[in-house]
Amino acid sequence: MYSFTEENYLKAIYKLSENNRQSISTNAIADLLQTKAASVTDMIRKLAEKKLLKYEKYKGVELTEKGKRVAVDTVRKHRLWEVFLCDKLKFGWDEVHDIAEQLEHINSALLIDKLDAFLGYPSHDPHGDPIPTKNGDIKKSEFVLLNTVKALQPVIMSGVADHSVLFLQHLDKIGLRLGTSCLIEEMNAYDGSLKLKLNSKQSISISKDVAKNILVKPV
Amino acid sequence: MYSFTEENYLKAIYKLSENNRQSISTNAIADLLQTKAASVTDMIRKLAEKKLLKYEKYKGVELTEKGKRVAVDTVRKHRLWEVFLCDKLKFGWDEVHDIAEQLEHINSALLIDKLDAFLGYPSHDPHGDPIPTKNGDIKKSEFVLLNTVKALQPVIMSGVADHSVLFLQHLDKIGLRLGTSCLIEEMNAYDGSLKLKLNSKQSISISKDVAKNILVKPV
DNA sequence: ATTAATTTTTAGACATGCCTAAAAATACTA
DNA sequence: TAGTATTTTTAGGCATGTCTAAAAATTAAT
Ligand SMILES: [Mn+2]
Ligand SMILES: [Mn+2]
Ligand SMILES: [Mn+2]
Ligand SMILES: [Mn+2]
Repeated sequence: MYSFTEENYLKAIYKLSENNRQSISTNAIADLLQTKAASVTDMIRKLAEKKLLKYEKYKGVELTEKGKRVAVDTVRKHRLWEVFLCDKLKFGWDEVHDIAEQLEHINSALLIDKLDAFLGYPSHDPHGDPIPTKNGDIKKSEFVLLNTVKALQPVIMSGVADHSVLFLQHLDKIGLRLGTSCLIEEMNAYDGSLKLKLNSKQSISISKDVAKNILVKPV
Repeated sequence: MYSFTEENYLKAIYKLSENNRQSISTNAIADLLQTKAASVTDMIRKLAEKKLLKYEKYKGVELTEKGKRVAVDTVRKHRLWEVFLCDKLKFGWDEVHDIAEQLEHINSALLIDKLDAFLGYPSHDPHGDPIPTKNGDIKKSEFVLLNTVKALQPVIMSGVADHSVLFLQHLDKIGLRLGTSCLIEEMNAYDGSLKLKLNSKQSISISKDVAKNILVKPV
């Protein structure tokens, strides 16, 4: 139906729209897709012609409902495949993104339905990101950043804000994973580092840079 | 590494080489890939440049070891994905080929290793075709066509020579599937149709056209 | 309000992969 | 063996998606 390239552009614009609620600039898209502004302008015009986004010269773009649906469907496929790779094939959460970038473009609605069922209709991917439903509904994350939580408030680690391989491997190293229960014992006023008490009674110290990229759910 | 198109050409040439042991003609490739001879000539020259096949003008092509390896790896991926779709996602054997045509181009050696392990290192795909090993070894089918088997010789249905959706659905309809034990009770000398006695004691009649597309293993 | 800096678009080109039509080579046939 | 039919290659072109360099529009700064 749509080419890999078209899906990737729509997904990128969707991702950028989640933060900025204004229209998205050519350069922002070029940055995210690691391509040139001229290429983005070319593609934008094609997508506008197909009514996948609204485009006014020099004014940036905005997805139409149609374009948003294609983007959300692609996100759904990406995240379901990530669950498959982690849960079934035993990949680490730091290894799955690049493979899912390929798998998300496989075109078969029936395949995704059956994969969804096989995985037990998961609500979140291995990084804690919500999986859109078959109908294209996606609830926005109900999680909060660990560095904004009050001391002694018990929380469950539920997602990450930084999806980089380095960050995920760092969390593996210090023993933090989704589902870990913990609370902040102490916050260092000088550098913002936190002393975390894990469910296992063990305490660890994490830097502010780590804390502000961890999403938790208060319990 | 190699484009979808390149992999598809190499796979097609490999498939044609299995029957004809001579070099493969431009037209044969065009027929199989549903494209034009001129397009085949174009692609052939590129593949020859990359040392994936040996090409002499007007003399047809032959895969090099390198090209054969790419083809066999693609076949391996295709068949493993077909096993996944049937065994895990509960697709019918008539539904999996087109999806596997897409999945076979996903590029990750680790993914295929892990998929292979997840599936229990299957030796054959849902149509009875052998799955090449990680090293690129593939044993040629040890099965024989049902219409060449002597009467009363017990056999197990083990593969199909016709992979079309229509044929596979016909087998579903008459209750024949891989693993079915049977023997030929009677062969009709006039039209070559067979009376098959199934393990369930039930007897069915199948036409010669069906019989000559069923692969069996004598027991 | 001009000028300067930045962003965005256009112009022109290139790579991949496909096509049709025509030319060249090979294979078949009388 | 000449002549015809078939196969294969070449020539030229088109669509997609990319790029660099230059022009145009917008934004920021004096
Ligand atoms: Mn991802
Ligand atoms: Mn993810
Ligand atoms: Mn197949
Ligand atoms: Mn098969």
